[in-house]
Amino acid sequence: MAAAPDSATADPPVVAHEPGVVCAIYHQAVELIGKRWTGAIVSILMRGPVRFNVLVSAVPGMSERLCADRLRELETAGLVSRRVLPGPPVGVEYALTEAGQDLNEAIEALGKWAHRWLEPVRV
Amino acid sequence: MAAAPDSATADPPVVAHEPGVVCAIYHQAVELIGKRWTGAIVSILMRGPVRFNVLVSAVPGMSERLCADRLRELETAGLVSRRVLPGPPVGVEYALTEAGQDLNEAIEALGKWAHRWLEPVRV
DNA sequence: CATTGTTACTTATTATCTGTAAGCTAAGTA
DNA sequence: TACTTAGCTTACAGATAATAAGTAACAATG
Repeated sequence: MAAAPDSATADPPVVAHEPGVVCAIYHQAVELIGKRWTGAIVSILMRGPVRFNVLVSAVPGMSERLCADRLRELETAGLVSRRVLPGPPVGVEYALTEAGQDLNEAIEALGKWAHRWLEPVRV
Repeated sequence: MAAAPDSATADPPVVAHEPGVVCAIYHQAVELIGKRWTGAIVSILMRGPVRFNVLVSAVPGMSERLCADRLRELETAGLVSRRVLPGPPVGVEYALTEAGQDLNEAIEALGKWAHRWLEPVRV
């Protein structure tokens, strides 16, 4: 009674390939998306392109510096694209690439889990 | 054209409740699971209960100290249970609670994403 | 022309967290 | 008593994050 969880889906598990160690590719993903603030940034961008300051104020505790750092990391990883806006007060708009948008399923799954188990939020 | 992604699933998005800020409960979850090593630990426990040292060696870069720290955090959060084994060389076995096992869907979704987009792993 | 305001960052400093290695405890064995 | 195994715990250097201030480009204001 150790191995297979009785999920109704027919898909085989993808994070349990190697016997004794954590799946390397999954681990890579969790270290990228799981890095502080990154999950929040991606979930905000999932609604559509936004500008830097909007992003900063959308994630309460996050500083401008860390937001800039994480956006650059996400850009390097190919999840986020950056576009300079021509308007008078200049501006930079960030958006998810195809790879970034494809994270939606994972984010929604985590969101649903959170609503199931973390509802009594105490902060 | 900013709001709704054209997903075929009938479920409404759960991480886009409030208009200008990140969903608080989702954020709580991503800060918990996303904390360094936590995602890896949970994915290993998803296969079944394991003992401390097995867990440590299943996640290559993780030290005993951080493993103990994360396990205690996960226990406090109600995702992991701890059981002392009676055997001759003593031992402690960690297992996922119901809440922890329910993370399977989210972990699998992230794993699938990783396999789609991160395949050319270079570390 | 100088002042102020906006947007998007940088830089500097301080606090917190992580990595590495060693030590400690408890149970069992010789 | 000494030694072994398993599971932590402590100590300290180095990496990462938090906080606050500063910079550059432009516009509108006085």
